[in-house]
Amino acid sequence: MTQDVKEIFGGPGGSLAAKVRTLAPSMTRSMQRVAEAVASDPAGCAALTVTGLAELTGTSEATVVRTARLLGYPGYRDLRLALAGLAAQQQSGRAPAITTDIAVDDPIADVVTKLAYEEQQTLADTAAGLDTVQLGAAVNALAGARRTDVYGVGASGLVAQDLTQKLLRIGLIAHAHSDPHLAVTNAVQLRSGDVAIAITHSGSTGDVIEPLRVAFEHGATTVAITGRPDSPVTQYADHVLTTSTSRESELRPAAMSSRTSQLLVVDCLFVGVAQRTYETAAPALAASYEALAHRHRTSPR
Amino acid sequence: MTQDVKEIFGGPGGSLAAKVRTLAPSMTRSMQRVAEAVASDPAGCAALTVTGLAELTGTSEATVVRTARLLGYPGYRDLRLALAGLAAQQQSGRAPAITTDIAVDDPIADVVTKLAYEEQQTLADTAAGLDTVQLGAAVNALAGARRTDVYGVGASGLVAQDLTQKLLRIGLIAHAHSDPHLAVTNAVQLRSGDVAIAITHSGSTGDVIEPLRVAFEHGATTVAITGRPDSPVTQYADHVLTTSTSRESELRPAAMSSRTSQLLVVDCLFVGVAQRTYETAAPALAASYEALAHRHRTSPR
DNA sequence: GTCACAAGTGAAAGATATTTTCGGTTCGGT
DNA sequence: ACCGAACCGAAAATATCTTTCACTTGTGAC
Repeated sequence: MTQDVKEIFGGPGGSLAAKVRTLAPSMTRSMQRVAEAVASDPAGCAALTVTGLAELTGTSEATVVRTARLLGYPGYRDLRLALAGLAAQQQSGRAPAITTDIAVDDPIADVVTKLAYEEQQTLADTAAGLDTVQLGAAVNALAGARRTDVYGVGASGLVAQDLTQKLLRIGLIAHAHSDPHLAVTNAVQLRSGDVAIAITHSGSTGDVIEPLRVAFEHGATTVAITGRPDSPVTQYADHVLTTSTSRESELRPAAMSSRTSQLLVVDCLFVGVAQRTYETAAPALAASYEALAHRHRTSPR
Repeated sequence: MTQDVKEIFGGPGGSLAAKVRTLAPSMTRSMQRVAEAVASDPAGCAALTVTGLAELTGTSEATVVRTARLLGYPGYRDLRLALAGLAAQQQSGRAPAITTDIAVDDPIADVVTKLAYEEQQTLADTAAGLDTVQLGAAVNALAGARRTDVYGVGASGLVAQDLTQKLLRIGLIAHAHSDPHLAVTNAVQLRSGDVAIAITHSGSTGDVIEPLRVAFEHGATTVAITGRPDSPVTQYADHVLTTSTSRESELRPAAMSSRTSQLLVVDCLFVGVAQRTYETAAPALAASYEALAHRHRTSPR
């Protein structure tokens, strides 16, 4: 049957070319041709059947099989498998090393790779820089809040809405405000035991700072999610959650990475709160899922 | 005959596990068993024949072949070769994966780590599974569109808004609709040269499918961003962009990773369009940045 | 509930690929 | 030139993969 996998991949002599050179002298002419084809283009040969390789090298199937045997495999099938592995290794050997910014003339495939890479980087940075003590405090405040107001405008406004949607799903009372006037109007209603959260990358967006200040002065617990821990918004924040500020390029505005970062923080808040209020959160989540089921057409499978 | 090697190794879809996760929902039970065996132990499966794998998974040869086809290979033989390659790659460099789900009693620091890791995973999967041809086509349509409508409800609605905001920033005309009635009303206005984009993870959200259908029938170029490439929404989509479907746990609803995935796709669309319309996009971006400057308070002291 | 129909599944037939067999060919030595 | 042994490839034999088809299971309609 088939040789043990360990033998094929783990073996000591990773280099097939070396084996070919060692054994070449003891090979017949036809076999050498096959061996050389295999050594010079593993990937290409891996795509061929015995017959194909035999034709390519101008030999016969039998010779191909004999060569495979000589190289230490039970048959051509296994040699082919090993070849596929070798080809893959060679492929992956070329380190990706994505350093360059996205350029105007980058092909679309590169854009995808680079964007994904940069967002991954942003996530790692954010996770590394997040103060878990502050996060824990914010979670506690949220879990016990009578109501929660979230402020954010522009791109941060969407993050505010995302947080709100999530909190609503686990049975908490939350509102997102992107209208600064309404936000202030509502902030006046807040008092001790309530929570206000401001989301702003720059930390100096007046429209968001103002309602947070009002909430702060009315005794609410205030949280700031910002990329600038030294910015004005932190003056009125009991807890500051720092998002990462990654370099931006012309084609990749800061808003993109700040959003990724903010969303991770928001997700952490959500999961933290869900943990603390598990008794009510779990059934609430299940219920909201159920409620949405009938909005979906039945799918083909 | 045998699939081109380039396809197997070099192709865009590097990660098999990602493909399995993306396609798992559209698989039948038996096929899922096969897919999982393959994803969890590529090396082991590479050593098995169709019959062997069928026995291992308690299914039949036919099912194994069907699964291989679904994963994008012409047959089992080619899947097996790819598997061998994958196994070899794993042999060489392996990163320690964080496997456990988030538990109710996880400390907050673990939550941060795990969430960041899972979102990174989601990004990698999405990038690996994105069809750059479809993406390029969608970008071209957007870049030349008279106007663009984007449909999304719930969590996807926020993504729709995000895309809209971005497109507006580079001078395109775009609208996001979360109200299904208004969406349909507006879709009627679309015609050839316009673009309609539907964002839905399940691909079966009627409120989003309906406006896309109308847009489609009125001759607009339609794009679907969905996690289910076989879902109803794709019927009316000229271009389908697939987001990744990662496993979800009780504390981490699917909405979380689908949002991450959708946002990456949206970012790719945006950057792609910005590239194509660079002449107008660059100054527009700069202008919108300028316009916002005065909304920011000067930093303290 | 139960009926009809579609989707899913595996046993087995059919098609391909691999391995083995075996007879012809080449080549060095005499 | 002749002999023998190693070499080689065509074709048979076997193993593996793919397709077909009938049976089962699940699902929606009535």
